[in-house]
Amino acid sequence: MLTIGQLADYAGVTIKAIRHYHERGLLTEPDRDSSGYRRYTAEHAVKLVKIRTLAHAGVPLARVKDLVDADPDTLTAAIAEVDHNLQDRIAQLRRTRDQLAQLSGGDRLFVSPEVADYLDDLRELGVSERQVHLERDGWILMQTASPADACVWITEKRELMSDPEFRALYLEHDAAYDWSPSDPRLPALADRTRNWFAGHHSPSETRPVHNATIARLAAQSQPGASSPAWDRLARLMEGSPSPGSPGRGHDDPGEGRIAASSRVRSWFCEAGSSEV
Amino acid sequence: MLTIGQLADYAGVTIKAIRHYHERGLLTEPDRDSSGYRRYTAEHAVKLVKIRTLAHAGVPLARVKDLVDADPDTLTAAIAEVDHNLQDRIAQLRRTRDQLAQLSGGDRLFVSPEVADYLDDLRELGVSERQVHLERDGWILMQTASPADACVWITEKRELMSDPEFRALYLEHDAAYDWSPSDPRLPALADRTRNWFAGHHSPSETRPVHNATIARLAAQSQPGASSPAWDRLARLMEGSPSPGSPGRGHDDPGEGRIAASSRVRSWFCEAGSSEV
DNA sequence: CTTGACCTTGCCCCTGGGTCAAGGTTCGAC
DNA sequence: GTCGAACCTTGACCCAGGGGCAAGGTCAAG
Repeated sequence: MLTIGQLADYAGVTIKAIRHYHERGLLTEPDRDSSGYRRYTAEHAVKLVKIRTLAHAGVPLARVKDLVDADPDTLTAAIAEVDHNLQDRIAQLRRTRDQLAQLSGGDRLFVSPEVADYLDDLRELGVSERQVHLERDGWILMQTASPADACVWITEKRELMSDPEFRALYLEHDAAYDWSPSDPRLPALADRTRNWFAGHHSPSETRPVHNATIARLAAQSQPGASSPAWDRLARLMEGSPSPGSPGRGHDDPGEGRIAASSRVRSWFCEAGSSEV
Repeated sequence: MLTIGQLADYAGVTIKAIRHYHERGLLTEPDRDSSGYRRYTAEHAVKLVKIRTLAHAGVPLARVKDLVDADPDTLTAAIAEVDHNLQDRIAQLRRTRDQLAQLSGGDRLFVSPEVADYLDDLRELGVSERQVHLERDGWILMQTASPADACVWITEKRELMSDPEFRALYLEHDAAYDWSPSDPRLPALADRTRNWFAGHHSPSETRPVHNATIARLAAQSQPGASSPAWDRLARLMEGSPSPGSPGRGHDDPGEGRIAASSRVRSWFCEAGSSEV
């Protein structure tokens, strides 16, 4: 006859766990000896090992209680199911391991693969870390708020980036962040930007629903995501166009200048807009 | 700006988990909007994914709290360690899977491999399931109470079982369980058994400490592990030897007949003794 | 006879959330 | 303009134990 400590060592569980199983009715309380100690038999040991094995496999104790007394067929079926769960959990842990490895690496854990590739392209292009960070955060917000729209939009933006002219404009906007607000290059940049946008309709702009999404997302600003030079740039683009590049007929009357500037800005910096 | 539900979906955690992280101080509480709803930024999303990855890897939240703000070197070192733990847990789960598979099978989960082999040998020999079960339970008790002694003893018993004469005696004892107590074969069996034991000293019997262990283990009886025929057999072996095989000089004066019978019985059925 | 290891019961707190309850908010549809 | 669904809020209890403490009884060996 075994004491509780011997039984616990045999089954590889703690004394506390055994008493817990008694309370739950999983393991019948054995007879006590003259001093009140529990005295266990081999039957208890066998049952406890079964309980331990199922409990270790993650089966809730309430279910273990039913299973240890169940007929062999029920048990076999249950074991098959539990084994499946176990396999799933192993696969899950492996996935967690992979994610863990990426944790100290790049941004792939936070954005979709497409966006991650795009961010890598930006870095390769020589875009500043600050700007890449701003883009990343913008895409996180977009993906979170509307994954479907974000998916469409990242495709468009990557196509846009294949245009050398747009790339140059993007890089200059990036550089302009640190310029003085009175820098003489700002009006010229604003002009060139407006001209470029005047000549390029993005596919998504033809869909009102998309514009609505953009407008809502543009409102999801982060504080501190701008600079004096960028603010000046925004004001310049809201103002009248330069004499050398007159307004084009395509201007939608329903689209105000502020919205246009916001939209432009969103092309360069996803979450950089501070308007509404 | 994200609501708690959007953030939860993005990170693949529950709303409850996020609030839990707030309570623990892992994730700073964001500002509330006019209605008291929490409104999250991309910074929160990034941090939450980090927290989720570590928490999923089994890192205690108290430690996660330190890690998410730690410097890259500390983080890298910690990740390596966590990854090790993860591998261990995967190995552990695999072991649990193996054990689960054996749960509906044989006895290998409850006794050492040597004993399991021995039990298989018994079955192959044609020993009854009842007897095998009795043996199994006896070995469980022995292994639990004194693994070292059980290891020595199982070796001896397997050697004993290689003797054809002993095997025959063992099988007849097994069969005798169901005999009538007045069966005429019983006295003859008792005689042959006594004669066999008189001619065979087992190595362990020369060691007093071992005898003490055996005596203590023999006391660990299970109720109902006997039968009228076996009880008669025990009495017969306690009585005077048959005329044809007189007592031998080896009889230890300090060892009474009852103890001798108990010892004999223990050779045939580990936990079958009901004395002491 | 003492000492240390082991046993008894009962209690409360910790983890990492899940679940339920009871109520306030927002948003789209009619 | 109002309705319902879906969302948010806090609070409290549950699971499957682990850990610790109290306050004491028991056992075996020196």
